[in-house]
Amino acid sequence: MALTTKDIALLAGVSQSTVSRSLNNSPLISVETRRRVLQIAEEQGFEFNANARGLSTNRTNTIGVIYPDDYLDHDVSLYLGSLLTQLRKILEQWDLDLIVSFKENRKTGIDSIKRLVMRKKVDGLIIVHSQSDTSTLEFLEKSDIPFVFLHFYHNSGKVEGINQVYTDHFTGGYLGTEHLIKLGHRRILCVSADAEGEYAQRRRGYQAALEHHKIAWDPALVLFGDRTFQSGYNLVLAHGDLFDSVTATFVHTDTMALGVMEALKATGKRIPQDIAVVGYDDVELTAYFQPRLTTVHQPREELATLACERLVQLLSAKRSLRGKQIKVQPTLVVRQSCGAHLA
Amino acid sequence: MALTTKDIALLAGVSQSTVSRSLNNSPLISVETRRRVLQIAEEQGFEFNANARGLSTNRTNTIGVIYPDDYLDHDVSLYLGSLLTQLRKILEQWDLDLIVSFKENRKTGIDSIKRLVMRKKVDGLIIVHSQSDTSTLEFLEKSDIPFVFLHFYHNSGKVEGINQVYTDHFTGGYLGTEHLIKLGHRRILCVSADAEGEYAQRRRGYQAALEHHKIAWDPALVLFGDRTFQSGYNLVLAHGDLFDSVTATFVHTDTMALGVMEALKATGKRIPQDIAVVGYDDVELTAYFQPRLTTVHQPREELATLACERLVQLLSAKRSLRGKQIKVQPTLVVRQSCGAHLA
DNA sequence: GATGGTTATGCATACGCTTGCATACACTTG
DNA sequence: CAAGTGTATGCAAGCGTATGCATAACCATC
Repeated sequence: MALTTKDIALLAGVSQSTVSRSLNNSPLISVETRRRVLQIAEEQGFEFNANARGLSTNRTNTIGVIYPDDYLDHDVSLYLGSLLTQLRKILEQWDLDLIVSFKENRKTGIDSIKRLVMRKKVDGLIIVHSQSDTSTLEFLEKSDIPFVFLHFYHNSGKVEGINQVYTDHFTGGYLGTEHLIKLGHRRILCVSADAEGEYAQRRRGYQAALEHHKIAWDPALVLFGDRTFQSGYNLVLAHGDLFDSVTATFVHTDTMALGVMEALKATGKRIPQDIAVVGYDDVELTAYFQPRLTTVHQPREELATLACERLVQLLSAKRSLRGKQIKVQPTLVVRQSCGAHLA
Repeated sequence: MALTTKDIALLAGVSQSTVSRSLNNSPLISVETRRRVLQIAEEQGFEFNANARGLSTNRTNTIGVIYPDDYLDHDVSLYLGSLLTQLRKILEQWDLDLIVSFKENRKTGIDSIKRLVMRKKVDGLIIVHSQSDTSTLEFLEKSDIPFVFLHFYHNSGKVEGINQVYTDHFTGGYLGTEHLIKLGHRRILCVSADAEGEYAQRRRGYQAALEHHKIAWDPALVLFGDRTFQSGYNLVLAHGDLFDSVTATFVHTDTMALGVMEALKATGKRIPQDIAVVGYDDVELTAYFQPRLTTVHQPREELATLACERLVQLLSAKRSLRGKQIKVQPTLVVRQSCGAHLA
C-alpha cells in the first residue's frame, strides 16, 4: 500500500539501509547515491512511517500540550486559546506535531500526562496547568521526560529541577499600581481573584507599589472575584460604596475589568473621570469596549516561544539539563481607561 | 526501561502473546489467566507502546484536526476555539488523542493533511477549513483515510462521496429574518460577509424569508463586512443613512453585530426601540453586551459530537461507508436586541 | 604484489506489539 | 480405546525503520 524505504530501495537499486541513511543525511553515503535516492523518494512522494520510526528511535516528533479541563468554560479561555495557537505556530518550525489534551480524562479519570508519556506518544510536554500534585511531578521526574511548565508558576518543593516560563506577576501588579499612583491616585481599589498563585503575586506587587510610595495599605480595598466578566460586574453592584470611595481600581483580569467598567457605566460613573480603571492580561477582547482599557500586557508570543525553545533544548540535550526558571516581564499598555491621556 | 508485554509475561508466568491477548480482551484467553495478567499489568502500571502498536495494527488512536492558519488572528476564533474544546471533550470518550494542525506549515509550505496521513500519524481527520482544493480532496479519497468536514460546507464536485457536518445556514438566515418580519419590520438591513460559502447561504435565507412574506428584496439593503467587530462598527459609520432608513438589521456574525450595536449606540440610537438587531452564531462574548443580543444559535456541541461520531463510525467500518451529509438545524435565541420582549 | 587504510554499501538484528498457526491438554463419543 | 472436538496457550513471523558490524571496492604505500 504505502511506500516504504524498501520500495524506494528497490527503485534506486540499493539496499533499504542505504535509503534510510540517505534520507537521514548520514555522512556515510556518497553524494551521488544520496542524490539519486532523494530524487526518487521525492518523485514517489515518500514519507517515513512515524510508528516504525518511533518504535526504532523512541522518538515521535510529537509534543503534548496539557490544558486545564475547564479552559474554555471560563473566560480564561481567551487568553489560553490564543496561547495554543502561538504554540502551534512555533512548534511547526521544528516539524513537531502537537497533541492537545486536558489534564485528566473526565470519563475515565485517567491522568493524560501519564498516559501520553507511558504510551510513548510524546517526546516532551508543555504543561499549562495550575496544579501540580506531587504524584504527577514525581512521575515526570522519574520518567525522565522533558517538560516545561508554561504560564502558571509552580513552586511546590524543589523548584530548582524544573523548567518553567511564566510572567513576573509581582512586577505586573507593581506596574499597574504605580501607574495609577503616578497619576495622583491614593485610594486604589484592587479587584483580584484566587487566594493563592499568580493572583497573590499580583496583589503583592500592588501592595509593594503602595508601600514604596508611602501609601498605607488597606486590606479592605481588596476584593475577590472569580475572573469572569459577570463577577466583575456583580462586585460593583455589591460594593458600590467601596467603588464610590476610591478614585481608581486595578482589576487583575481583563474580562473582570470589562465587567467592572460596564457596571460602573451602568451606575452612572464616567471612566476615567470619576474612576480610573487598569486591567491585566491584554486580551483582544478589550478592543470592543469604550474607553479602551489600560492594562498590563502579558507577552503571549514571548512566553510561547520561550517555552518551545526551552523544550527543544531539552529534547536535543544528551543528558537532562538543569532546571531553568524563565520569568518574562510584563509591560504596561497605556490606553484610555486610566485617564493618562487627559493629564 | 519502560515495561513491555514481555515483562508482564515474565511476571505472570505466561507467554508474551497471552499477555497481549489478555489485555486486548481476546476471547481465546481463560478467565483466570486474564484476571491474573490484568492484575499484574495494573499493579505495574503497564501501558502499551503506541508506536509498536501502531506499526503492528496500522492504527494510532489519534485523529488530526485541521484548522485554518489564521483561526485566531480573526474573531472567528471565539467560535472555532470553543469548537476545538468540544472536539477534545468528545474524542476523549473513545480514548482518541487529537493532533491539531494548521492546513499548511507556514515555514515549509508542506500540506499538513498529506504529511499526517502519509506518515501514519492519524487514523482519521476532522477538517475545519473552508477551502478544499481539488488536489487535497483527491489525495484524501485516494489514500482511503476517513475524514469529516466540519463547520464549513464543501460542495466542490462530487459531494456524494464525502462526509460533512455543517449548519443549515439557509434556514438560519431565514429564521433570523422571519423573526424580524413577524415583529413588524419591513425594511431589514442585512450585514453579511464573504461573497460565497456559508454567508451566501445566510443571505439566500434572508431573501427567501422576505419573498415568502411578500416583501420586495432590495439589493441596496445588503452590506458586506469582514466578520470583525471593527468592521461592523465601521459599516455603521460609513452607511449611517442606510441604518437610519431601516427599522431592523440582521448581522450575519455576532462579533460584527456587537460592533454594529456599539456604533449605533454611539450615534445615539436606542436598541431595539430605534433599530432592532439580530446576530448570528451565539458566541459567549455576547453576554458582555447590553442589550443582550438576539441571535441565531449554531449548535456547536451538536456539530462537534456528530462529526466525531461519524468519524468513529468510519473508523470502525470494514469497508469505507458512503458519504453522509449531516445538516444541523440552527435555532433562534430570542433575547433583547430584537425588541420581542417589548411587544 | 601483499598490506593497510579509507570510503561506501549491504546484512542482519532489534524495537514491542499483533496474529495465524501449531500444539497440548482435557474431554467426549462411537 | 482410538478418534474427534473444543479450549487455552505458545511459537514465530511480520509491521517499517535505524544502526552495529561485516564486507567490498578502491587506492596508496612499501
